[in-house]
Amino acid sequence: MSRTPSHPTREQIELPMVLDCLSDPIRLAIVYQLAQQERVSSELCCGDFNGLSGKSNLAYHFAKLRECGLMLTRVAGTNRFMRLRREDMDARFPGLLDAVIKSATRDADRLQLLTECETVEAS
Amino acid sequence: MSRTPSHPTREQIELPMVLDCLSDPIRLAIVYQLAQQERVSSELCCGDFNGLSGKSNLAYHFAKLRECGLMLTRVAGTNRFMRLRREDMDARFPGLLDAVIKSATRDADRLQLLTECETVEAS
DNA sequence: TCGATAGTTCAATAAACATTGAACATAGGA
DNA sequence: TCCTATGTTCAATGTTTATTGAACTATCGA
Repeated sequence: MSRTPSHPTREQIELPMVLDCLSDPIRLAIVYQLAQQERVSSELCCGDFNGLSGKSNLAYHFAKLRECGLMLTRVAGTNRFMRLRREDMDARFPGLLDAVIKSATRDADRLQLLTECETVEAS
Repeated sequence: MSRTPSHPTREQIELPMVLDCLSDPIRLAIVYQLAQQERVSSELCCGDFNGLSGKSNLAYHFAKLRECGLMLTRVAGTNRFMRLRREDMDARFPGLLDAVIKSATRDADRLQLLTECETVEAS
């Protein structure tokens, strides 16, 4: 548990893996919340997502998001801070992340995504 | 095998199902080829994809693409003609299909997608 | 040093998925 | 009518996936 986990390089990021990652409701909700934080240029840590599932299940999904190149994990003390790899995504797949997040926002109700306010309340 | 299969209405189309459909290499290749045909406003039938996999496996993937709302099947004689549900996709998820297809085009080599010429040759 | 907190890893389970071949259905042409 | 071409459906297979709880590791603060 010691050190910052490995991430793929930009060129190693594969479209099918990214789409598969985004197709899971829990991972989509994670990405959605990370995208909200992006706008205030701050990060979230694992605990901020406790509302979505249990700790070990979240760790599983975080690993998938890391491995496919969608997000980056930075270790600080006992916390792991996470953010989207926005620049890499936009470079590899221009417009994709924006389209997904915009679509998710429009469908927030049926996807049961937490709004920004609810996220803040939960934390 | 009698009649044209059922498709979801525009409003029934769900983002996670669409992303999951697009995350499979074979289905992505199918969507990619359908997008090429779109430009010359024509359709493709099942046999045009025989290079991708066996018949029964393709039928399985076609069904998934239909059920998630990505494409439409029209029965004509012993053939099934297929096309993307472009307007429905653009209405529900603006920019998403374009971003995916553009990204797939850029990665055509590593995704082993057939080019337009190769598609024509194969048929 | 002790305890609490934050998060990961592992093993087990059930469900979903992709792939195959065989059997089937339908339509069109000889 | 029979044969062929086109595609679907079904059952069987092995693989991957998501989820759970328990055990573990590491860090921080008292």
